[in-house]
Amino acid sequence: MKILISNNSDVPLYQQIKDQLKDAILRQELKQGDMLPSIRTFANELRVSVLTVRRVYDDLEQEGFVVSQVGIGTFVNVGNVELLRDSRRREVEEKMADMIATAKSLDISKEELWQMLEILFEEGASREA
Amino acid sequence: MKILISNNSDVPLYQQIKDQLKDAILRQELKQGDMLPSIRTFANELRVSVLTVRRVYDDLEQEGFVVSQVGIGTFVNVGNVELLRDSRRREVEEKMADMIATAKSLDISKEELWQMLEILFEEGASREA
Amino acid sequence: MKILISNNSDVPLYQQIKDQLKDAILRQELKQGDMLPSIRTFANELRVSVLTVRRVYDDLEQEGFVVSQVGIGTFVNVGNVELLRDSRRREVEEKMADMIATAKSLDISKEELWQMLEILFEEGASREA
Amino acid sequence: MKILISNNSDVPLYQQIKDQLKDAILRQELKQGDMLPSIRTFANELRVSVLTVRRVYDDLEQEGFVVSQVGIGTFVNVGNVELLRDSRRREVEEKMADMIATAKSLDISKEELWQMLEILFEEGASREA
DNA sequence: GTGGTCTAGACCACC
DNA sequence: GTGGTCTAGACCACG
Repeated sequence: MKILISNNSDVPLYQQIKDQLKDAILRQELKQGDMLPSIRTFANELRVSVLTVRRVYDDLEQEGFVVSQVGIGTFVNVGNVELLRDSRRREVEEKMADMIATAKSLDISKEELWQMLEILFEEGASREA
Repeated sequence: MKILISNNSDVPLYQQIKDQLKDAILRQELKQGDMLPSIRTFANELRVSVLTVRRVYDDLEQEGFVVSQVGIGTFVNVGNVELLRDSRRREVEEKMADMIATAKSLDISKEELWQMLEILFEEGASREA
Repeated sequence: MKILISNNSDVPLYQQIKDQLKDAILRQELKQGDMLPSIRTFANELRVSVLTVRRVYDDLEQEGFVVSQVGIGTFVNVGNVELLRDSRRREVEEKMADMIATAKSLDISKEELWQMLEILFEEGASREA
Repeated sequence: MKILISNNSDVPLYQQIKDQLKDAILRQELKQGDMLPSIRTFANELRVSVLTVRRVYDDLEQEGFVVSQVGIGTFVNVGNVELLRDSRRREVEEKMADMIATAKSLDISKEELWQMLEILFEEGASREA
């Protein structure tokens, strides 16, 4: 489980961590019952305040992806992973719509967007490979 | 020149105004030498603090899209409109890449994205019509 | 008598005009008793508001370089031209001191300044020639 | 880090502060990664509005000499210190040229300027000592 | 009338 | 604690 965070990003630290943990659950990299690192351990690894990690765990618990047991640890709970999948899909649609709006204000045609999509999709694939 | 702003948005007021003014310049709705409303007038129209409008004008001047002259007014300067166009194009590419990254983590195929692009592009078109 | 003004300068219009008139008096281009253009004529020539020219004439009269006679015109009065010469000399000294302060914060040596002075002095000479 | 400001100067407070911070960076008095005082602390020290300090930090960030991180602080970033050095050198040249222009209109000779330079340079030195 | 600077408060999200 | 945004006033120099 690798988490990459950036202090220079405009997205909050806790948000970056949350997103990557959710992704890991979606990708089945974290499975039902897996134990997450302790707050202090995780904070040390990520070079981040314990308050930040606590907030991540609290949020994830409140959203139902994790269960904390005092004195024992924090465990993955894939209960409503389908809800997550849906919400992430809506997220993609929103980003697409936002991008299209910006593109239209520049008179970029649908065809140009197709090309761009083609190129960037393959690029990402090779970069990940 | 219509500016629409929302107090409930998470994007700052001054940012909303700035973006719409830049768009207007890009769309040639505002042309070289056009005078913008005075700070006070604009603040009144938008129901916003003068300081917020001032910040918009300061930023735009700093970015070179506007020239302010004390005692006279603030005027459009289309000097580096090409730079703006380029930066906005890069913005579209970034949004596209970001969306693709999210899509991939959900195993959404390129074909699905094509469909989504098709639908959302036309939807936006009819909404604007 | 040529007056050159720039709207983009950060020095006020009325100041630019005043300075150039004072220079003309110092250089004897304007002599005792010479009549200045009427406010309206001058404002037209310079493409400037009559208020701006009025302010220039008022200031110059208050400083004693000019005498206005209602209904007749405004006339040069070289009375205290020596005072002017002194004040301008002090101005040179202030500019020199200011420049030296900036230079020192950059560790520019006296020798470098000598060279710079040499070059810029001759440059200006040839440009004027 | 001592900052001296004057309310009676015709140069804006925020400009005075900005200039002195830039100088401190140039002189290596402020080094890469150093944390600047928090906005509120600094405003208190200087007996100035928080908005004035904020403007200073905003400008410096925009010019690349500083990086602000919400919830953490504002840090020195010596990235383009060379650009700064160059721009300051050009500033010296401009001041020198401006001074020479004024001097010439008074028929002050190059030799006189040499003398003046000599005197004022040493004067400043002893004043600083 | 215009823009430029400044003050003294406030609320928010983040760490 | 930090910086980011915003308000509702004010005074000034310039045209």
